[in-house]
Parts: sequence; structure tokens; C-alpha cells
Amino acid sequence: MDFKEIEKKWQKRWQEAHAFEPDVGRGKKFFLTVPYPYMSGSLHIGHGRTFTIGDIIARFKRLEGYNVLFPMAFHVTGTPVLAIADAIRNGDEKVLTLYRDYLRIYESDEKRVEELLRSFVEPENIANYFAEKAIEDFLSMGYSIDWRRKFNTAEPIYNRFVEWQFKKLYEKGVIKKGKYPITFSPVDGNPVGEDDIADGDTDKVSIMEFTAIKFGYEDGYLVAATLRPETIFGVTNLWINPEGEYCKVHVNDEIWYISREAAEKLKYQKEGVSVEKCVPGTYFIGKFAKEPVHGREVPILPAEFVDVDNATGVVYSVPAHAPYDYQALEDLKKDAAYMKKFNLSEEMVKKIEPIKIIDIKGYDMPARDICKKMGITNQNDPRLEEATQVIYKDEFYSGVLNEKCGEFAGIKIKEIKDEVKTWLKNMGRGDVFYETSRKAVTRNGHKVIVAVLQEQWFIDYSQKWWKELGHKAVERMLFYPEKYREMMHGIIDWLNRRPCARKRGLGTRFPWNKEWIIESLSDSTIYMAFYTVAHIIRGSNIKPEQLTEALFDYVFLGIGTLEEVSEETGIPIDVIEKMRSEFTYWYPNDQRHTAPAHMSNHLAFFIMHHTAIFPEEHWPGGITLNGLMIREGAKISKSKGNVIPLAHISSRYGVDLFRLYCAVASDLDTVMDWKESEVASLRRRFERLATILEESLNSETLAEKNHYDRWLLSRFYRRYSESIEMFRGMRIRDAMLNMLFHFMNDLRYYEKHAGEERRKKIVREIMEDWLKILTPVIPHLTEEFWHRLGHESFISLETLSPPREEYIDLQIEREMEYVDNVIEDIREILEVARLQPTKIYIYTAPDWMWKVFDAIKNATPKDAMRLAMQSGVDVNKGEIAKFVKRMLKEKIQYITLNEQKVLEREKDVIEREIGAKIEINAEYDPKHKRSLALPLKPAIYVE
RNA sequence: GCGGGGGUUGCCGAGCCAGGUCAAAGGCGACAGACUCAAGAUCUGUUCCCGUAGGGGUUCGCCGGUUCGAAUCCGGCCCUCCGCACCA
Repeated sequence: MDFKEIEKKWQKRWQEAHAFEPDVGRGKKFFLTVPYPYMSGSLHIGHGRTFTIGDIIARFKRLEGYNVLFPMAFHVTGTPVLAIADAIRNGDEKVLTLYRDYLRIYESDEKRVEELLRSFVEPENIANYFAEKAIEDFLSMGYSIDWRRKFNTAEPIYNRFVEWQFKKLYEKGVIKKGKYPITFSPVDGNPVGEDDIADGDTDKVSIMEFTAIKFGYEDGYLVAATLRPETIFGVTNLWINPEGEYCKVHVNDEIWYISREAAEKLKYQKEGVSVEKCVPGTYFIGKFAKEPVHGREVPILPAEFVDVDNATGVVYSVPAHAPYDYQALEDLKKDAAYMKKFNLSEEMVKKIEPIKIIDIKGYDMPARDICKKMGITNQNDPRLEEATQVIYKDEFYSGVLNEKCGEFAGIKIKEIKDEVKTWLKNMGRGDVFYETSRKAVTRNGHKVIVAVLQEQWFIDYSQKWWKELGHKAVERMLFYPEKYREMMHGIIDWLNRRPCARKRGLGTRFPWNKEWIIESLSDSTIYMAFYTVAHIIRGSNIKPEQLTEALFDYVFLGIGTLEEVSEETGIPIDVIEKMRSEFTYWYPNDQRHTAPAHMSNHLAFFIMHHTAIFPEEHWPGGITLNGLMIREGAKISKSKGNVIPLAHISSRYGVDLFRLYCAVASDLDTVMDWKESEVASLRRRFERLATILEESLNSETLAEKNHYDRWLLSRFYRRYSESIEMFRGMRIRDAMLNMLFHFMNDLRYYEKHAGEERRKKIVREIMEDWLKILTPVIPHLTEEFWHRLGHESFISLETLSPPREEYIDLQIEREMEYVDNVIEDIREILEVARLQPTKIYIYTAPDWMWKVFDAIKNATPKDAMRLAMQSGVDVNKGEIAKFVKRMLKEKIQYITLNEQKVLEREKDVIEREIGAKIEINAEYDPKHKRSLALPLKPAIYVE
């Protein structure tokens, strides 16, 4: 069979017939979405898993009789394609090579490749080209998508929709403006994300908030930074790096003294910062500054451990609780020459004693204790970092501020930290200084600092009413796997304010400030609603400017009147009515299927924005998720060179085979490994299926049914019925394993007993039902056979037949199981006893045993003996007791069965399997085996 | 750090949520046999250990607990994977 030809044929026929373009109002509906892909390149098999599962769900829902809408669009919002276009314009060889490779997936003419590549200097061209190719890819995968509704997120009509969304959010009071710290590259003049930072993916850079504490000094403040503001009560001195350079900085109307590096950073963190002059660190050493709490004069001392490029470059010393401070002070006290170098009075330095301000069990003077314990003897010992961590943790969780801390005395550190911070700020002596969690540079080697955006726009998710709505929605939704429900509750709790606009990128301009572009995740939260009307907007030639707030209010929220809206927009009443009815028919989005990576951003926003904007009946119905796809154990990535484009699936593997692999290779929730060896063995299985189906095409059905037929039909319809339930419960893998692997094993078993010819007939008997249950996963093959059977309709649009319960016959299945058990027992005996049989005798249990068995069939082990004795059989009590004990031990499940009859019937089969003659219940019993027989477990004697 | 998973017999991977019928599905691999000139495909059987009669023994990350009984429930420990805000 030419699978490729079959694929193409049916894809074309579906398209020509507009098979998957559903209209409003045909019975119960199901609206399924999968997030649109970002179009910066071609799609590969990793993406393919999610879309394929989505399509399988859509197709199964059609089988169940739903009117299914499965739309798709393209995401082009954001900066990546801009960066790519820039790189191409600048002749970046790596990017050129990458995109040349992408183009060669689709283009065979090298001249055309170069031509297209040159066009990619325009970001829109990249997005448009790959979006167009993605449609081809999706079509070639047999996805049942309604393409009439496609759009991309840079289109004016979509921009209007996003603007509307933001207006709605603004009305709810969740769009806000404020300051926000971000990682930033001063050289590039841009914010930097994880992707822009060298090793950012493996070694994350986070933003640390230091408390800057102002120590009175000359005409201003010497500003020390700390992560432990509560230790201010224990300050004994300040540390300055004598090798560093420090500057006098005007911060609005204040004067700060901080390191040169810190001054540079501060310019990006505060407004009104200017540097007056800089001097060497030595300039300050030996002088005094006033600590802010009591105004004590504390000396400024030299320390090499101070990093001028970390926070303000000024450190205040708390030798009682900070190991670095303790050790630096000890070092200094011992080094007379060093003190002399800086003209420090030895007496003054030696007088400095740690001030203990935190009481904690197990420590006398924490910093000293730990340095002694670890054997640290100088301030350059790298283990000081570890010591600091230990003390910090211990004090944070179990330390209590003591009487030296004024109003904060007696309170645990973890409860008081933030209050001390606020207290200092309110006194005008505390401020915030942001620093990166580690030294970082961009991929181009430019320094990364923390900058504070002064006028950042946010969506404020922190509001209580909103979170409550979010939780309520999550509670009502379907989640599969179920564990993600709890996770989503957690994410909603954690959501805070999120910047929603940036200065660069493609997308929608921010309605209240056109310099800003709405950020790419914030513009993709409720767009499923747009699918319901996109084709009407396009089909009726509605201009972007006609898409007013009033129009969308009417269509999506039912606010206003048709007449008013029609008058305002100039859109005919019937068109607006159509839009409104499309929306109300299709909404809510019943199921959204994607990957778990989207949980904490997109999916959370998806839920939250729906709850803020739409009434409850239009909130999302459910979220289903599938894990990542990897290849031969490795992550799929361009850099690894192990990418298989979706466009190559058809020729390299076959689409149905790929879809089948997606369905059965692993559960939805687990990582799926694309392994060539597994694919190959699945291919054999798939081709075997095709052969079996093909062989039955022209076969007659069975005129009369024997017990083997009844057995097979029973197995089939039981599996069929189970699989429908599995599909409903999103257990796609189990459903398919059942209908394919397990049922094909049944067929093999059947063929062994009933023969090949009969198999062909019985397959013909169940073929329509079999094809239907398989069609969501392997639509092309099933469509082909469906039509070869003479059907005119598309199987893709057929409805499942109800399982034929009348065929499900547990008795017949048990009988076969019984026979198999007998065969297996004989085999085991032959093997263990190493016998070459000449003849085998089988003895079934006597009638009285069956009577007792029947009496105790539902009994608990406790009651069994009593019931057995009361069963009224005329056998000696000891016999009965012995029998009951054996039965309890063997744990034989009760079924009614005439053993002798079944064995007689299957005699030929057993003899063939064993390769020896058998005799049932013969008088001959030389080894007295007959007495070992139990119901359903006959005694066996081999000669 | 915060949050969420997972550790099962050669490998992959079910089962564990609703404890017993679990030596534990299915696939792959391996071995033996049938078919074939041969190979491949297909089919049959075996694949934790012991066993000359259908039996017994030891397993489901480690330690302990609950129970008549635990891969399955509870507690602790070790290891591992994933997500974490301006990035689509």
C-alpha cells in the first residue's frame, strides 16, 4: 500500500469538501484549542506531538457526535523575529546558515532560497513565510483544523481585539504603571532576558534587593548595602576597599558616597543621579561615620573582601553575626603594619568589640563560633561564604533580636526583617539598591546590571478579588492530568504584577501610550474568542477601524444594542448578529490542550483574563497537557542538530505512523522519546494492521458463529466499549493499546484456533466499528478502508456506533481462559518433570466440590468453612475441610463451567498445542492423581 | 530558594489514587523452534532464582511503621526530572 498517496488523497478530499469547517447550530458543540505557534522557524516533531494530540481529541469528539471547532492562528508578537531579521541584515553567518536550512526544508531551488533569505531582513516576511508553511505542514499532518478562521497577531484586526481586551482590563483597575527592576545591559541600552545572558540558561541570574543604609558622613551619607538590615543594631565599623575608587554622587538633593561601579548602576536605578567627583578608597579610611540608629560614630576601616562591584561597594560591619566582618576585624587587629599603612590607631582598632544583637541557641558569639569551628583564619578564606550561609540560615529561622534592638527586641528575624527595612526607610536612612545575584555578562560580553524602569506598565494580578475568581474557575475546570489543578491554584496565588508592555517588538501598541508594545504573552490570553468571529470579519470585509469597543462589547459581552453598534460602526446588523451568535454558540472554549511549560504563564493568564472579562458561563472548560518530546534520549534542539521537521514526517515515516506513535508511545503526562527502533517496530505493527484490514475487504461475513467467533466478538466489543471510556477520560494511549496491540493479539489467538479464512470473515464483521474507533489516530488509513468498503461519507465525520453489548459474553471468555490454563499447567509439568509425554490424562473435580464451591463463592475466608459445612453435600467433613482450605489457598475465582464438556470440545486444540494425545476423566489413574483435582483446576497425569 | 513530578523485573514502560486475584500488562532486546536455499518479515514458546508433577523462594530507590496481608497506605532518608515573570 502506498500510504503517502492515501494521505494526500484524503487530505485533498477533506479540503475540497470543507469537512472541518463547522457552522453554528448543528447540535451539541465542542470548541477545542491548541495555542498557536510562534513563527520564527519551521515546526518540528516536538511541536507535532501537542498538535497531534489536539487533533486526536478533536476527531474523537466528532466521533462522539459533537460539532467540533478546532481553529488555528499564528503568533508573531514579540522580539525574536526582530532579532533574527537584524542578524540576517548584519550578515550573521550562524543565523544565515540556520535560516538557509529552514528554507531548504520547503524550497528545492537554491536561487529561490537566497531570494527568500534576503527578504528576511523584514521581520514580517519571516513570520509570514513560516506561517504559510506551517499551514502546509498542518494540512500534511491530517489535522482537522478550520482554516477559515486563521489570523496572525500582528494583523490590524487582531490589534483592535487586543486593544479591546486591555480596555476591559483597565476598567477593572488592573492595568497600572510603576517602577520595576529588570536585568539590563547599559552598553546595549536594552533589557536582557535569560536568553541574552551568557550561561543564563544553566546559571540563572536573579535580582537581589539590597537595603542601602545611609551613614552620616561629612556633607552627606556613606551608603552601605546589606541583605540583613536587622543587623544594623550591631554595627561596629564600616568597610571600604582601599584599592577601590569611590564617588560623591548627587541623588536628587542628597549626597551619597558609594563606589564608582555602584554610581554607574545607580544612574539606571534612580532618577536625578549625577556623579560629582571620585577619590581613592583610602581617602575615607580612618575617618568616622554616624550610624543611623543612635548616631554613634563608627570608624571606616580597610577590607579587601569588599567588592566595589557588588551593591554600593560600602559594607557595614557586624562582627558578632557576620563571619566576614569578624574575620576581617581579627585580621586587622593582628596586622600592625597594615594599620600603620593607613595611619590607623592601634588602640582604636583593638577597642572594637563585636556587639551581639541576636540570641540564638547553640551560639555564644555566632560569627566567632563558626570561624573557630571551621578553622577559618583569614578573610580571604573561600569557606567564609559557606560560614555566612550557615549563620544566615540559622539566625533567620531561629534567631531572636535582643534588648539592644529597641522596639524590635524579642522578635524572630524572619518576622522582623521587612519591618526593619521599612522603619529605616521611614527615617529617611534606608533605600533600595538592586544587584544581580551573580556577576553576569550578555552573550556579547557586555556587563549586566539591574536597572529600574520608571514607568513600566503592569497587569496587577495581586488583587484579591481577581485571585478568588481565578481559583473559582480552576475549581470548576477539567484538568488532565488532574495534578495540574493543584499546581494552577499555586500559580494563581503566586501571580503578582507582571510587566505587560515593552519598547520593542511586533504586536499591538499600548492604547494609552503608543510608544509601548503590548508584550507577547499578555496579548494572547482570550484570543480564542476571536476565532469565533475572525472569518466573519474577513469575509465581510470589515475594516480595522470598524472594530470598535462598542462592537466587541456587543459581540463578546452582549452590551449595547444591535442598532446602536451597527450605526456606530457601519457594519450591517445581520453581520453583527452573526458574530454574536457565533460567539455565543461556540463559547466557552471547552478544552485547551498544550504543554506543561505554559502552566505558569500563558495558561494562568488565560484563566485569569477570562475571569476578569467574561461572565462565568464563558470561562474555560478545561486544560489538558502533554509532556515534551525528546529524540533518542536527547532534547530536540537546533544546536544539537537532531530536529526532524514536521514537513519531513510524511516522506520519512508516514503521517498515520507518526500520529500512532504520538498516541501510544507514552502517556500524555510523560516525556515521549522518539526512538527510531521503536518507530520501526511500530511500523511493522501498523503495516500488519493494514494487511489484516485489506485481507478482509472482500471477505464475506460469517454465516454462523461458533464459540471461537463468539469469543472474538466478545473480546472486541468489550475492548471497544472500554476504549471509548478511555478516550473520554483522555487515556488515549490505553485506548489505542487496547484496540490495536491487545486486540491484534486476540486476533492472533483466534486465528490459531479458527484459521486464517475465518479470521478474514470475522474481521469483516467488525471492520466498520474497528475503523471508527481507530480513526482519530490514523485518519488516512481508516478513511481509505472506509471508502473501499463502499461508504460514501467521510469516516472522519461519522459517529461512533454504540458498543454491541449483546456480543459481550464473559462466560465464553472464561471458558477459553480455562482451556489456556489447563494447557499451561500441562506445559509446566512437562518442563519441570522433563517428560516426553505419550499420553496425558485429565481428571476434573467431582460434583460435590462444585456444590461446595458454589456455596462459598461469595464468602469471606472467615465464613467459608461454615458455609461449606452447611452446603449439605454427602461427604465426610474432613474431606470438605481439606477441600475448602485448598480452595482458599488457590484463590480460584468462581465461574459456572461444565469442565468435562469444555475439555471434550477443545480436545483437539489441547492435543495440538501439547503434541500428545489426551484422555478426559478416564478410569485409568495409576498415581491417584484424580484426588488432586479442584474445580477449574483439573488434575493431570502424564505418561 | 519556591512549587510540582518521578525512582518498578536486561532496557522502555504500565500498575499504584480505590491494599490481597502481582513475579507484576504491553513493547523492545535476547534465546529456542516453525517457515525459507538464505536473510528479512511472520508465527510459536521462553526470558528473577531454585525445582524430575502444576510447587517454593527472593523482588518493585533505602530505612522504619500500619495491616491477617503492601510495588500499592503512613513517616523519615537518598537520588533524579521539570516549571518559576517580562522569555516565546
